[in-house]
Amino acid sequence: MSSGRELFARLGPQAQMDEIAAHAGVGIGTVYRHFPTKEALLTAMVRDRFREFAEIAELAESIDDPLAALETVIRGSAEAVEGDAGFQLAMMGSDELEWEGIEQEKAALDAAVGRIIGRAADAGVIRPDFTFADFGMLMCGITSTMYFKPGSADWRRHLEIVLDGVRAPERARDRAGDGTGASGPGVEARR
Amino acid sequence: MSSGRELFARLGPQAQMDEIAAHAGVGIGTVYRHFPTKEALLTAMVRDRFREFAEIAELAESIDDPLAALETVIRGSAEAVEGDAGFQLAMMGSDELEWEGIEQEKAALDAAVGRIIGRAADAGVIRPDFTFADFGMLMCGITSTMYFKPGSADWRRHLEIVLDGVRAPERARDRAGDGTGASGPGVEARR
DNA sequence: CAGCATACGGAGCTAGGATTCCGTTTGTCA
DNA sequence: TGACAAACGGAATCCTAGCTCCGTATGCTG
Repeated sequence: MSSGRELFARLGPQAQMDEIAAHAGVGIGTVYRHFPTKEALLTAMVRDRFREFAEIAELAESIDDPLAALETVIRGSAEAVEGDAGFQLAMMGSDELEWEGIEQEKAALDAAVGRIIGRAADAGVIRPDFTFADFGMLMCGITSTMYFKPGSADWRRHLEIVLDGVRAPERARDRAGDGTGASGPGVEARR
Repeated sequence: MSSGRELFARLGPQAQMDEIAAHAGVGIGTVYRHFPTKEALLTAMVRDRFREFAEIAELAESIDDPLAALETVIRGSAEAVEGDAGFQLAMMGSDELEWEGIEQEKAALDAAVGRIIGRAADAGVIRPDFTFADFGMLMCGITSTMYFKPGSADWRRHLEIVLDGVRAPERARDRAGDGTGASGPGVEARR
């Protein structure tokens, strides 16, 4: 199971049941005794990941600076999906794919992220029209870079460019810099 | 063929050969007489689209203002893929998927876009570290919003947020505005 | 109109991958 | 140790979707 996770991370949903079983050192029958169907197996894996995700968001909430908190969820979430192709897909399609029984995990995540965005908006450190839906949309985009352009493009650049578009104009930074956004959560206004 | 395009646009590569044939009002055999394999059929469709794409880019080159030119390719490209799920996928994965015999079309596109980016960079109207690879990356992201969040998110917002991150800081605009970036190619500096 | 060539249609073949089923192994309790 | 139960393994089955093949329809030529 936890061994299957590695395969799932590498190949995504196209990992085959035989491979997963072999990789875990068990027979196919055994896999099916634990999970009635392939989808159930994938769902279980995705649910665990979503839980980690919610934890990241809740942790970020404890950061005082509103902008730093938001940047931390975004960066943290991105880092969390890096290298897990299966979860990347789940993340991108998380809207339509009604993964049975993930509602709870997802709700916790959504709530935490929502609060963080609200705080940043109130503080005026991000573009005032930024919404929760935007968050999902941008995460989807960054994740797509990881998934579709694994070698040829650097998702961290994508992330920093997007963050530049999210911050309120006066806060924009990371311009003309190293481009990888190595800057920490410092928040002194630019200019 | 052109009828199959409609199905391909709606369903992407998962459109089935029988459906495509039926939709075109012919037998499967006939489809296979025109295209030796499913992949060949998809490739032919994608190639046509790529050609349109290159035209968009070449047209954008004729715009004098360097920033407006860049924005036009990006917006134009995005609009061109809207509603074509098949091409959206091709666009996102265009790096690894070595679609046989698209090299030429793709090269023309790449060249035009490269020139536009170079011009914008020289003029100092975009973040100085912006590269051609970034373009592909960001387009991939915007396209992923169309593909994965068809109803729930507005890719035009994604586009505008990203553009805000691409422009040089002094040029940033579209903040606190309507958010849909209805602004035309006007380029007067903000503040 | 007969004969030949070209294009068509779609039943059937085949391969890949999820799922099932049953004989075997391992573990537990008296 | 013997009997029963629980967990296992993996060959066999089923299903789906791409592709092949051959009998038929259409059209052209003399």
